[in-house]
Amino acid sequence: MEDMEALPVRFPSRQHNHSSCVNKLLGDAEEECRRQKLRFTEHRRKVLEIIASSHKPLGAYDILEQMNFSGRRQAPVVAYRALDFLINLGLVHRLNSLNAFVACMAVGEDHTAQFLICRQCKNVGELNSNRVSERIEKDAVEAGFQVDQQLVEIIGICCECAESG
Amino acid sequence: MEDMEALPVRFPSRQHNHSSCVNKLLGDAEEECRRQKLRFTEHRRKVLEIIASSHKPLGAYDILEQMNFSGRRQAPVVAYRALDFLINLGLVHRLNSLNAFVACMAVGEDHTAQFLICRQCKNVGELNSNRVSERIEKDAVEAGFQVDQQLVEIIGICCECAESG
DNA sequence: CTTTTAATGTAATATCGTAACAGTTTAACT
DNA sequence: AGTTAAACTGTTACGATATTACATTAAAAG
Repeated sequence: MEDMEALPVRFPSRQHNHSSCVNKLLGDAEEECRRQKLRFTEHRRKVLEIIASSHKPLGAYDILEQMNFSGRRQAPVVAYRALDFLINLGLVHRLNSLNAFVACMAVGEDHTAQFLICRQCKNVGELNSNRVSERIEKDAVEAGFQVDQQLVEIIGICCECAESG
Repeated sequence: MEDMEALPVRFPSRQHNHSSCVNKLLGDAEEECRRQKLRFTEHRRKVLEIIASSHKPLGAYDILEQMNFSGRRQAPVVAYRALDFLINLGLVHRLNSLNAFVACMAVGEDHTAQFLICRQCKNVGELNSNRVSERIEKDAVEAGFQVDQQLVEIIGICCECAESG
């Protein structure tokens, strides 16, 4: 018998309101840092804000370009350090097939995400299918492998692009 | 009801014979090129041989280093061109999380592979689970996404490493 | 208020990958 | 065979991505 519960999928719709989700994410980040007694510094806040403001994946150097507060160009390592921090906190995901980064769309939900990468509009959705992650876990274990981390990136065409020809 | 057929998994065992699988792969490559009327040139043969001789993933520049037949150092593009060719033919896979390349262990079997990457011994196995790929396909479609390509990389500990502590 | 831990600034460099274009080889077709 | 078109190679240069190392400063813990 098939599991029929709705699949949690987050794909940014065209008319969706960025600023509210940016604020939500910044709030979540602050709260999470307070809880874990971690420091949510200016760099970290800024990087998260930049990433969250784009639903398209951003490269580290794209992010860097947007970090010129004081007109000063930051060194790459500044972006990478903030990214590492945010990734460890689960606020940002890295897309290995693109060498790029996206904000998490399901903060605090304890998920193993699968990413839906539209090769036309370049938007990235987050599929949060426990059926997929459990299937992978089971089959890997059956093959004698102990799983620490799953990277699943699905490349194709999102439904909005499919509709608009 | 669960599908109970054996999972096709290929993980290089410690006492396994490299040279035979290298030869097998080179033979498969030749045959496939003949069939598709493609040219199996020296570079391509050499790159495939280098990759197949290692069950650990190799970076493009590692491969390049081993291509100094004539003492001459080749330009990076030489390796990348051969790699592109071999990947398109399905003889080599790219591991996005490592920026590295491995030989395919299931040539001609028309598979969507999932990779099992041992973070201790660095060996890479190829899990060929249709259950996984079908689960991904179904859930993506259910989420309104049309799948072209799946990238699944599973990071953890292989059974030989788990046994030896 | 001092110790020690975490974060930053800065420079340099490592690693990975591609563009562009001229020259050569191979295959295909008279 | 000779001609043409397509594929492959050689070479240079460069672009893109990511890390190391180390001195300095700021924050938290005692």
